Amino acid sequence: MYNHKEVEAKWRKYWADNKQYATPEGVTKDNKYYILPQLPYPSGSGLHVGHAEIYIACDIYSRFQRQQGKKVLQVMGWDAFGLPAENYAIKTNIHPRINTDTAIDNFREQIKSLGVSVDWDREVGSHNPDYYKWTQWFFLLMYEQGLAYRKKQTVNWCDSCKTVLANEQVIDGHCERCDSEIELREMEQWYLKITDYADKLIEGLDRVDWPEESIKRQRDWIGRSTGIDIDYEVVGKDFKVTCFTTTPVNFGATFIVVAPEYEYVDQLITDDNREIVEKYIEEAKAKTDLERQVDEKQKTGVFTGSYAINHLTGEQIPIWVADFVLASFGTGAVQGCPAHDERDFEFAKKFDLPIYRVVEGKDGETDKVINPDTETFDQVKIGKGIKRKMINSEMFNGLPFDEGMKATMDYFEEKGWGKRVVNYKLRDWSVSRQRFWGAPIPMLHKPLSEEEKALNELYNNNPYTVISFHAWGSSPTSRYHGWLGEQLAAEGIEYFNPELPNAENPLLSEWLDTMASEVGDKETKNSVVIGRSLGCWSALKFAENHKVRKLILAAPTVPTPSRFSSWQEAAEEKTYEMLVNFIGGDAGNLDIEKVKENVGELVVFLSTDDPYVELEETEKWFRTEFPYARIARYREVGHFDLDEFPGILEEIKQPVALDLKPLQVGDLPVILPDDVDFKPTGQSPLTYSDKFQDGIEKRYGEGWKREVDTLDTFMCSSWYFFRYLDPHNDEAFASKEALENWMPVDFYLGGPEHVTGHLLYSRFFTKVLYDAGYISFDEPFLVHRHQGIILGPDNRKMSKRWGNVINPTDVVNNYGADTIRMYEMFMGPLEQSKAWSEASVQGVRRFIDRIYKFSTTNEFANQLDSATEAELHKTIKKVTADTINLKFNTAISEFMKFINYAEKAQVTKEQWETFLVLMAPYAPFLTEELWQGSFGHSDSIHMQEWPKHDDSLLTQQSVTIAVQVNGKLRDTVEVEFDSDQEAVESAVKDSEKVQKYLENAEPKKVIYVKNKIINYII
RNA sequence: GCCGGGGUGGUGGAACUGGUAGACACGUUGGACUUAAAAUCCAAUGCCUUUAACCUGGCGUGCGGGUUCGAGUCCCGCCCUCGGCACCA
Repeated sequence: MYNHKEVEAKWRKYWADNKQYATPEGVTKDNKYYILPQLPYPSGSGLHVGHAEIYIACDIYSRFQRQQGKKVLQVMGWDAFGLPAENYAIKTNIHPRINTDTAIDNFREQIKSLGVSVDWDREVGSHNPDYYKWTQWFFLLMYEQGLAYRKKQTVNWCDSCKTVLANEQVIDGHCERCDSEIELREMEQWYLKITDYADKLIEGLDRVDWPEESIKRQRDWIGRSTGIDIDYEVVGKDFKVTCFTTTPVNFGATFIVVAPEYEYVDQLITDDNREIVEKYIEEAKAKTDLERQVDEKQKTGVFTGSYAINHLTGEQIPIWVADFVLASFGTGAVQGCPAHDERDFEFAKKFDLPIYRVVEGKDGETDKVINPDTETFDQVKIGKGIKRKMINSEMFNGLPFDEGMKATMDYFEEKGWGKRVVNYKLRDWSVSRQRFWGAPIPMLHKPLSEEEKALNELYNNNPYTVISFHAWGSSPTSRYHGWLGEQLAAEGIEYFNPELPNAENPLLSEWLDTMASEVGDKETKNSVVIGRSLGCWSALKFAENHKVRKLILAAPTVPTPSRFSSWQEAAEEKTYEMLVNFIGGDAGNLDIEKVKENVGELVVFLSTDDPYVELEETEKWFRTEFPYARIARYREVGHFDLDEFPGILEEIKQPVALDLKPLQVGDLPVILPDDVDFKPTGQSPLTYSDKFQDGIEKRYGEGWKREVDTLDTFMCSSWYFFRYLDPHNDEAFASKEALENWMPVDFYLGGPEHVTGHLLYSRFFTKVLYDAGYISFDEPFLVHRHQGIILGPDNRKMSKRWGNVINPTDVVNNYGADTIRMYEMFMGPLEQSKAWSEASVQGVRRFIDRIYKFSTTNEFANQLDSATEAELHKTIKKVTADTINLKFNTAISEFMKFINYAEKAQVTKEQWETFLVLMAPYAPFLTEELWQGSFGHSDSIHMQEWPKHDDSLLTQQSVTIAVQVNGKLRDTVEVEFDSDQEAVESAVKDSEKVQKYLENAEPKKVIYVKNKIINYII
């Protein structure tokens, strides 16, 4: 009898003592294989059979790849921050670290009992300071790249969890964790600009091997739509209402609707309507998202009293407010084209607004005015693929709908009434949480002094100017300067971009004189000063003597030691001379303290492949000299010789935040304090810690305090797969070498519920790292698959409520780890959901016992039996193919077929051992016990090379042919392999069953498929 | 409502590019072993029909149609189910 408990304990110890699954050295791009099981949340209720399924599948694959000669990385870690632990802590008044660590210890033991070949020396936990130090570093990276910002806006608030949630964490208007209904609140929060990456996130999906539906879901979630923003004049007002539309059927635009939160809504309301409109807006804002959707077809809305002018018809069309318009999508205002948009149709019907047909009806209707009581929307709607023609649209008449839309957009752009734009459903990712058990946000705040308040007012509510220093050998029109001038002019921003003298052999003093005379005695306090290349030095010198709002340095040629020496040594001796000449004398001495004092914010742009500015050294110089400089890295833009540079335009427009300061990397981690009352109040618990703010003012200046919100735990899990590569690194989140060798992940297994959350975020993080030049790939997970849900024996989702929860550790104890491994894989395809069956578990255990019994009691043959050899090779071929394709269920059925065969056949010991090697990834304990124990090998079966099949052994001697008459199976005949038609037909002559049907007629036609079927047509 | 996956025996599920549907397992039934039970081993097992029996014939992959010598697999139209999104202009 096979004693699984004894055997498993023995080999677990042996593998651990021998460090058998330590990550191998000597990894290259070609021999590495990175297998990633999704990071678990270590919940207090222990491991679930669904978790087990992931780890088992990944482990089988890992062991298989190892035996195929790959160097495998398989690691485990914990997504350890989060609400359940905190809620439990609140209930028990025990610190969440304690219950989290207990849960982790429990999880670890449970996972180890499954026999997974994980390198436990690389285990990570997101709640450990040496991990969350780098989560915080990622936040700072986002901040420096201009991708983290604070904004006050409507957020999803879960009142039960007392925290804000990201859109991705709201399911059907309910909290994904506790299921309570989500409220909308106005709050100031930290956001990550994932929307900047919308296009890159869509584009990358073409390059990954993921389940088709997951790719589609991500694409839909990002929700790219192309259309046009149309500016409408408002009668009697001096501002315009801009509507976003994808289908500008504008001859049919008969009204405009804006969201209750629309920014100019107040100015649209006329006195007569004020009371009623304001009441409506107030009520709408009080509603939850869910409440707004309750009566989908029951449109509500009120007329503001204002009118806009339809460009094409010249008609005045009323502007309404209605809550079906979303403030967060497009411009928050839409044009009502009721004939061809269902919502607009409902709205127009309810409020008796005109409906004009501008596309031919379903049955060829052409009359312009539609009566919604007699004609349904179905008659007029323009569905996908419907190619009806435009009518009642003057110059667009007769065009097919698609072309009509294009023509209209062209026309509007030509007339300057609109501009083509792209909109996304994707929203920026809100990452602040008002909870305790998370990574503190590494930022500082302070209340503004009176003086600063005035400055802030100046920065934010007054026109500002832009001053630009071009580079050596440049001109005001070269590089991006000319483009920038146009862009700024279009926005009405004043731009000083003079020609600096002697561009080929410049002198700093001359450049500064020119700039001084250009600027004259204008106040520069609210100016953005830009330098590029050598112009940066001038810009810095300028800032020595002028107060400026912001200093932007692109490709700064600052005098780092190697900079000068390399120029000195380089062939370009003239360059060195010129530089010395330029900076020469006192002019070259920069008073850094003065610059710091004068500059509101210093922003540095570096390129990862700048031939003149060494990236890391320059970065270090700025971090030393200007600790609070924000350094953004751009991927491969050379010396910023760009014709267009949208990044700089965005940066110019970004206001300076005087009340914020990022921590420096050297000050990380911001440790989560222990002296905290974590009862939720809606205020972050860190607010109440005394220790947390200790020494901050002393170190950073009066008034400064740490940010008390913590980071969304999804930030922790957005980069964990990098940490596994180099988990003990103090200098970086992972070394360059480790990143280059191991990434990207070759195989990632996880649940489909993370498609629009974790997987999107992880891709975003990776792309940001790529753009900042830290890595050379921009998709983290090449191959991704989902495991299906394992249901309870009653076919319901496992839950305490139904009492149908299976604890994997019980199964391990009762039947053994190999049994649960093989059972969970044998249940069905990995990606499919399937119900637990105790009887089937026993069936698998029976199979294990049969293998054990056969191995230990069978009398092995001395002579090789060729039929057995053929069977073995057939098994090798099928198991290999199935394992590669993750069809573990059919691989296991192949094992069963082979034991069924072997029990009745002559099998040599070597043949049987080969079979055991095939089974090793699936049943690691049993096979190891037999290999080393019963068969006396002195090394591990898991280090054995994967067997290869020999195709020549697979050719069968004879083959069974199906004989059909008129497509119906009547008999089968045995013939020699590869027989021709004649031989088969003669064999068929001996079949009475078939002859019975062929007796009376000569077949009209005979179809023969070699080695498969023969079909007589009579 | 829109988008996507899936409907195969009593059950979980097999079936390569169209070529013997139901591999493998569970369950069930019968038998062997046993005083007995469990365990184990052997045999049968899609449904219907027919036969005392070997057998005969038919029907079968959600439903209806089509293409084909031949369809679980391809095409058209439905039904059911699971999952996602949900006023995204």
